[in-house]
Amino acid sequence: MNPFASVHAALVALLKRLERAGTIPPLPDPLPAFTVEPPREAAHGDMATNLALILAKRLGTSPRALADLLKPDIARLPGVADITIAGPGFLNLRLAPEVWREELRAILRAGTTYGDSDLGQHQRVNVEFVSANPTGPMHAGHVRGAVLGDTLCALLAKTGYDVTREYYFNDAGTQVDVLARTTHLRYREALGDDIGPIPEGLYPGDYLRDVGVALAQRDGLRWKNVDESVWLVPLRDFAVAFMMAAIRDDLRLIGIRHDVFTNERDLITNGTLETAFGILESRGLIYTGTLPPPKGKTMDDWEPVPLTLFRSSRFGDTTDRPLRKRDGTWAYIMPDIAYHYDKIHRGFRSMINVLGTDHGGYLERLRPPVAAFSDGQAQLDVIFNAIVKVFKNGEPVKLSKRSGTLVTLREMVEQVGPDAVRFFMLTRAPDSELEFDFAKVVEQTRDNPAFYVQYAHARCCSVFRHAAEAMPGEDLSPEALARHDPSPLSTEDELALVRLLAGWPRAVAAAAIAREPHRIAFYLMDLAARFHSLWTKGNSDASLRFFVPDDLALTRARLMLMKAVQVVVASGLAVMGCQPVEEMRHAPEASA
RNA sequence: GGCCCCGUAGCUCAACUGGAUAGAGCACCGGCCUUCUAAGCCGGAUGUUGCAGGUUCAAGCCCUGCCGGGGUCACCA
Repeated sequence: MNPFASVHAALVALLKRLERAGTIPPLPDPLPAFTVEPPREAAHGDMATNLALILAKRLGTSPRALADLLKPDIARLPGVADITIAGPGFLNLRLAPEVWREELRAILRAGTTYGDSDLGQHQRVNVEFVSANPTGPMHAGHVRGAVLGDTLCALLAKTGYDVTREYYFNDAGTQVDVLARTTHLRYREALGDDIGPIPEGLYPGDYLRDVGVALAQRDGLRWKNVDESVWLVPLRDFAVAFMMAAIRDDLRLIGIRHDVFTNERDLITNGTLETAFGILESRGLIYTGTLPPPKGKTMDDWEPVPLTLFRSSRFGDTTDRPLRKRDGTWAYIMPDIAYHYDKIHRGFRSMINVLGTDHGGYLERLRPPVAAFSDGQAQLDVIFNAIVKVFKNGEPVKLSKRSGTLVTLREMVEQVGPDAVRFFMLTRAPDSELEFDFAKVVEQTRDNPAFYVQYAHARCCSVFRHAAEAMPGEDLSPEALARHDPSPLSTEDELALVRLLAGWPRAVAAAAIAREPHRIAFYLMDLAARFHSLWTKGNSDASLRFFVPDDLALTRARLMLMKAVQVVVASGLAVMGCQPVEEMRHAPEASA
């Protein structure tokens, strides 16, 4: 248990003890959540708790009075070196340096599993992300959601959840028919026909040429001069399979693999859709009725028409929702509803979807059926991510699906590498717009957080390369280092760095609970900054360098710190899906 | 017009889900290599958190109403 968690636990135990002894009135049950966290101001101590502020009113006293009452007992807790009451009733603690130094051993022994927890208690979570339809390659617009979803999964897995990475795609609507028709055109092109410009209503992008070529190679002239009614279905299936394979390949470029792929057509053919509808019907949630026109919006083409409706307003929706169109065929949300029924049926009680902000109404439409299918037991959450604006040479790149111009994931990875792509996608909160500037992402300066963090890791590795040379026979493995004595670490800078490292488990847990993977990136940037600062201090004062030739004990202690930084950075990068680099290479431009 | 998201330093963004004096980077100015990678570091100042109320020990964060920006808006996928 890291110091923050153990102090929290000790405080809870102390409160219970005082309650039993009658020193304080009976505690509320459950105990309200209080924090034990590093204060914003370092001068306030190592950690601060708002315990007294949270509990005072419930115990019929004032925060200051409660703090005064608790202070002597807290001061006697093991490891507590100093305690002060500040502001309205904060309790600021300072721990003995040994407590922090000891945490270095825990880090070295845990390696990149440091920060793991059982927060999730093996609860199964289904995370659906990317879910692009198979009508084109992965492009810049998909990448953010992909990285966000994948990193969230890593975060949840690290905190003890049983995570399923899932991809859902529509392969039954008119979109895939358009795909089939475009494929036929590209197929004829591959066979030598002059197809001219792509007609309106078909997909204009060049990327579908490959599908046509592949089809021509496999089937030759078979579909060339036959009627659409003959080729539509086989070409559709061929194109969907081809595109999905391409999408998987693209995602693999940035290390993403989904555990489960679910598609709309299967849900229809295997009866899931009918089953889901039948359940809603059997619960009296389906009726035929006429909806009022949308509020506030004047629609010229609106006319009252009786439709098959789902009573979603019973579950908090603003209106009931049509599940069939006027011609009796399924409305477009019905497959999505069936899909969520399927997830619940597979046993998931926690589902997270990662979607673009343009899917704003999605959650309100799907929560009602989820509640209906699970009797309110299943939880559906959506993480909305804002758009990515791509810049090349300082100019915004216009992305247009209509004209078929797009920046592909493959192009991004080829130009800047998978790690930089992933890291950059996590440098903003999900609902904040993000600029992806090719020039900036490859820059090797402080300006580039991906570089900056990698550089810190590389510098740690550099120290160990030198240590191996200068200390022949010295065992530099983490296990061996963990057996050394960390007490020579005594400067405030060193201890501050240790405290920051000890905050890693907190950072992981907080990011997982908030479902905000970007916090990991910010933690690493903070850690890197502190590390670089310490490093450079060795420039002006040789006694502060990590490798001190005439002081073996100090060197060993500092190597412990070095290794711990390396481990935590590597651990963070692992969550983000980035490889830690051991040595930095100059960019071609930089050496020119 | 209804619903959702956003509005924080000149710019780009954070702020550990209600905590203390709201923080970083960029840009600007000035310093630091006989040295484990100067690809870096140190110092210098910047705020009515869009506006107005409310809730409480405490509000950038929660509530209400405005202003401004974006998204979305039966039976389309």
